[in-house]
Amino acid sequence: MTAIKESSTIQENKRFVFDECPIAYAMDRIGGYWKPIILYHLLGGSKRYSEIRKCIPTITEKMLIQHLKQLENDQLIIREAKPIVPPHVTYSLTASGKALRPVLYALAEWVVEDSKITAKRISKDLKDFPVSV
Amino acid sequence: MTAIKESSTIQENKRFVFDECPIAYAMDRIGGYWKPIILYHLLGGSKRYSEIRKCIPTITEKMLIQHLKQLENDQLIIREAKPIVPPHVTYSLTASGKALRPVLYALAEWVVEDSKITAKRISKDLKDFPVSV
DNA sequence: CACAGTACTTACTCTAGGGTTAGTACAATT
DNA sequence: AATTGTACTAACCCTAGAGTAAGTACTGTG
Repeated sequence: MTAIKESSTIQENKRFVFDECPIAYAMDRIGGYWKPIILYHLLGGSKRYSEIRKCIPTITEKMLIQHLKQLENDQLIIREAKPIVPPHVTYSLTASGKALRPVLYALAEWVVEDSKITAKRISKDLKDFPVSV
Repeated sequence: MTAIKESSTIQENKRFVFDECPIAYAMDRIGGYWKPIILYHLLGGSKRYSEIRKCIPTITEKMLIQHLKQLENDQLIIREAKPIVPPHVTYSLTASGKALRPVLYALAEWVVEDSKITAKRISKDLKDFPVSV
């Protein structure tokens, strides 16, 4: 944990923005690149640490554990460790975390729909300015 | 624009992850703190630069213009400038941008619902471990 | 006995995102 | 003649987030 700049506008944001713009509040809790990805993979049910890692092969262990800790602190996931060796740790969503399902599904659907729009735009562009092959 | 590290895992992500995890693709396009906030404020219709600034008082001009540029490049918003002085520039959503409405609304709703859950949890905690006032 | 597997931790570096301050062209208003 | 407003741009610096690499404790398996 590093010191946070007092004058940061993002910090100021947190104070007054809650009723002004709910999106800003959301960004404080689930913003960043990896958090929504991790949460998405936990929608299917609780997973072991190593399972999550396999689901997101490009994340480094440092990033994964860092964000799991932050999500736990933020009451979005629950960590359960069996006191055995080798360790057996599972992560699952809290009520807040589960409530994100419609958001993440809407986002996933947007990607599918949007890739169609993009494909259409590209083929239209090609039509307007044909390129020889 | 700065050079992008070739070995970056986020960069690698972009290549293979599209069909594996739609959320990762979404993060590439609308990830970051400010982008969803800007898009949210444009859902109500096109806005002038200065209007957006008033809607998000805590963003700096540099960040605002930077993200507007990126969103324009990413085909999420359209910039229209009238060739007059003083300048008159409006920003509006493209089809892709408009398609984000359900996502952003779901997110806003999550915030409202989640603040209820959080409030309930806090009052329960207070009940379980009463604090003298 | 060496090695794999579990779930991390530590120490280091680097860079992209963010913050601050100042400046631009031009017209209308005061 | 000075100020205001518009929509930016440019120059800096600083830091949180991301990447790399190595190490830990312990056990079960070959």
